[in-house]
Amino acid sequence: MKVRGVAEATVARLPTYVDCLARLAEQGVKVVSSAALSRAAGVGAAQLRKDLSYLGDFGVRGRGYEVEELRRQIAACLGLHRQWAVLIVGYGKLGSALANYRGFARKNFRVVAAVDIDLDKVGPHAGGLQVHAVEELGLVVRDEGVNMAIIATPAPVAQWVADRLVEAGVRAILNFAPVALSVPADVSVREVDLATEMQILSFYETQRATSPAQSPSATQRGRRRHSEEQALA
Amino acid sequence: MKVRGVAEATVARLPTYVDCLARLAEQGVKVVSSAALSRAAGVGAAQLRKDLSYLGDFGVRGRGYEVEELRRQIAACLGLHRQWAVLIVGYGKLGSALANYRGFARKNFRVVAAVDIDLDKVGPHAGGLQVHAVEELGLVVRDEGVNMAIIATPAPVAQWVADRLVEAGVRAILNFAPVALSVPADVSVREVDLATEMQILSFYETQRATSPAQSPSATQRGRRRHSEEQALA
DNA sequence: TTATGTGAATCCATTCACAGCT
DNA sequence: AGCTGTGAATGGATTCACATAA
Repeated sequence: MKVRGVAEATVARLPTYVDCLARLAEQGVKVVSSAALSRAAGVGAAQLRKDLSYLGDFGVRGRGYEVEELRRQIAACLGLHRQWAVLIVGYGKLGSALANYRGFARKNFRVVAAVDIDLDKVGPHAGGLQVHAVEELGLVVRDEGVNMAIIATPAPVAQWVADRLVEAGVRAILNFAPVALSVPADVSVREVDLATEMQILSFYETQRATSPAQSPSATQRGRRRHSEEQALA
Repeated sequence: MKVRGVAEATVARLPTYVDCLARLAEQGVKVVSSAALSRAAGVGAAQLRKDLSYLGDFGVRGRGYEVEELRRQIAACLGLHRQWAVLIVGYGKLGSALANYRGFARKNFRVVAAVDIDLDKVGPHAGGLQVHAVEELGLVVRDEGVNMAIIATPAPVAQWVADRLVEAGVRAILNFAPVALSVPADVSVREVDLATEMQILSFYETQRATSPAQSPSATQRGRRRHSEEQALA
């Protein structure tokens, strides 16, 4: 499934659609309208239709979308058909928690190894995960066919780690260290900064306290909340 | 620091500015221009100036911004002067990792307690953190003065937890469970969905593989990457 | 001269509203 | 009759470019 010019905001919603469709399929629903699906996903119906229109013409007018078919199509766009081999860099509190996170496995993301600078952590760990010395990063990437990495190191070494990953050929990085990584244009990075999220919450809560007017309040990672969203299977 | 009509996208950048300013202050820099600061923060100079203009007039024309003064001002807007008492709901792998995350403490976010449904986990834990039974959620919120919560439970119970938190008076929630929570309009929620982030990466990597054209690629939580961003202290 | 603050222009995203297909 | 797919309209956010102030 190759597509062109899909809006960034659209891409960010596709995983939600896949989830909703999977849930519907489990419930035995065969066909769904944009109205119903959009309600489950918490977006507007027009938005859903426009999002899907970027990927192709999947619906049948007057009827709706084939649930299982649509799910497969979007999943294919997202590359969920293939297996992803994930390397965790930094096996501290956060790194080890992520290594064992059930949510990944359910989605064809397999954590195949971890690396850490601390030699005490090197060796086999609970869940059968092998932790390697950071020097072996390149080897591990090659041997395990790693094509995605999670950086869970302290901030000061994150850029160095990113450079090693890029050298080793990894082109998709999820970064938990609180620094903006700089990487070549053909590498994708997503930053997840927990302290930043807290500060955003703190901002709105502070503003609310100061001026009791109705603030934007519904702060859903940038998109505003819809009233229809109340309904959810 | 009360302000009106600050764009959501602007708010999301303020924490980065504070960080950069703190780093500059440590290096003994007294005054900084929008050009230099924006480079460190990885945004355009005009964007930085416009962002700051929503909060007030902090700069001096022909000169720049007073580093420490500006940091204090933005921090005040974000509500970082006061202490935040954070409750962690769900003391599993992720919850316990977050409880001990150093990045929070550095920013006036203090994890004061956790709750879990599993009675085996109830009691004092490493780092002096008390884990309570989930039934005591309301009491803990009151006794500890909790004003922010992190949901790190499985998806099916997240909405139930959110309802309890709202009942108890918590109006700022960071949600790691992969479901869109629905809450009253005066409560702020930020969703952090790890599997979604991975799927977004997977999308761009898949598209790149399929069509070797130059894709959007630089996928920094929605904002596109700037070439000037290469520089970073 | 230097660098801010900001209207105007541009770009991206969402919503509306309806033509077109089943 | 019903619901998709999509141009057109609206709304937000970013970038430009310059008047303004030190």
